[in-house]
Amino acid sequence: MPRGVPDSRQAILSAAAAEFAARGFAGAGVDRIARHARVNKAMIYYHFRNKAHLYREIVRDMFAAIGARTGAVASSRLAPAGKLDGFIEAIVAEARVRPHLPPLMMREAAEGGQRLDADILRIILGVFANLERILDEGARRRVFKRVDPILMYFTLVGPIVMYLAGAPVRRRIGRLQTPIVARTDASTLRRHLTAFGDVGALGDHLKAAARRALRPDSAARRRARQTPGHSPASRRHAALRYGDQA
Amino acid sequence: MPRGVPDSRQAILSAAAAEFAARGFAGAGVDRIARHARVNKAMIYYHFRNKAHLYREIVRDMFAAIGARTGAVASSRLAPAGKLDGFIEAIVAEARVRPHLPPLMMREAAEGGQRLDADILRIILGVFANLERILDEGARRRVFKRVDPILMYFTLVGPIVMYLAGAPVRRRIGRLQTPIVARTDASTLRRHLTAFGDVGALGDHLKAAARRALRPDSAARRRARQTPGHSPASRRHAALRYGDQA
DNA sequence: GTCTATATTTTGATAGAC
DNA sequence: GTCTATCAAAATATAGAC
Repeated sequence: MPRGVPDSRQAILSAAAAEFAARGFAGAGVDRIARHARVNKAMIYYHFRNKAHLYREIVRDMFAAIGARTGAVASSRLAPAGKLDGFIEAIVAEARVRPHLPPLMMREAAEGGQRLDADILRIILGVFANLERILDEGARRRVFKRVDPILMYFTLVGPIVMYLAGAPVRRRIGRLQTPIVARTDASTLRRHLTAFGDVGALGDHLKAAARRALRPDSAARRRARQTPGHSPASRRHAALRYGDQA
Repeated sequence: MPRGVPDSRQAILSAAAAEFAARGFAGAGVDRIARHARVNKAMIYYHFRNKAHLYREIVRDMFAAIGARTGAVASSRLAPAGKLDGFIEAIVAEARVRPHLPPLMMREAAEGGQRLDADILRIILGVFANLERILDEGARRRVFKRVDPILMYFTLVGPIVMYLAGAPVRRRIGRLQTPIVARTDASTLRRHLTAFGDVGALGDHLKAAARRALRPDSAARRRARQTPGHSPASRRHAALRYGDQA
């Protein structure tokens, strides 16, 4: 197939991602997907067994891309703090490249993973594991506090996807003809309400928050200075210690 | 109508909330709602004009409840840090009382607010404003750093709803028959993966993270000690200052 | 690989009796 | 307020020609 000219299969995938993101699995129409992809409806059933298979392929691609990016970060040679920034950037970057990622991800979470197969679940597990590697390395080196990696995952990813997916709602609210609630600085709220999907500010905000959340408490920092745990050789000593939270 | 025996209208609302949360607006079936509410389908059209009106009523109730709780916190006499904790507790508590809140909220955000009327949008705006009041008071008293209130809203609410709504997916992943990715402490990840919806830990984690995120930088703290801004009388002096971030 | 035509089911909604 | 019966539209999926 010629370069640059997307084949029908790819066209279907793009159109379907938009449709699933906008209307959810049940709400998505195969007819509409075909129309937007400028492809005959029968082609969808030719390339994919049915609507559920098409959906799975899209969700798999999405998480595979996130897994690849975050995996590269986790395996990089950056310091833990840099890897953490990288993890956040990976999610943000992926959401920029695929505008349908945030709504799709939220919808899929709400769906409870009903339509995901073991393959996709393993890919998602890999994303968790990538963050866990980063957090664990930081904790072993005593530069991060120990935290629940799953909780941390949602603390990072939740704001990103909700903030980006929520842009249309915020836009509607910003257009409201309402004297904003008294007592509050109306212009301030309105200003932030209309800063739609400023991914840069979002990323910076989250990176700063994550660094602070993971900073060891002063007592632990003192301990770390006494027992030098920064050298790779001594890492395994700390590997089994867990539950050091404030 | 007799106490304790829910009338048909309430039964419909309950069943519909579950149905919309589980399948989304398009996926929800009026027939299924009627069946689960043990009510004749025609009753739905008697009490509510149509599916969209029923949906709106549910979403309105949900945000109204959040608005009421967070409003009470914002108007309380707690110190800013206590109000911030209270805001987080309000969202968590509301999600506990209404198990369908997290998926419903995520689905609605993904929907882009298409089906919301000005009334509901104003209610949501009120929730934003409640947080803004708390943050602004803290900033005026120099106990909080200035941050974008909308960004902060999603930083708090995003993790809560995504973590809670994501419980079923995590459960599926936890049941996977897979030698978890090598190099990682498998048992650690699995343990956290199977701690489903531990709202207590979630709340504590977020409260700690929020406090750290909002802690003024040391330079600002020094300034605050020099110019006593804690007394109510001097609050208005700081009211207009904005943009004090690190 | 692409298209037309069509089978089959499901679904939102209403009319009208009680 | 409650229920039965039913309509009309939409949606998934397939058969089969080219």
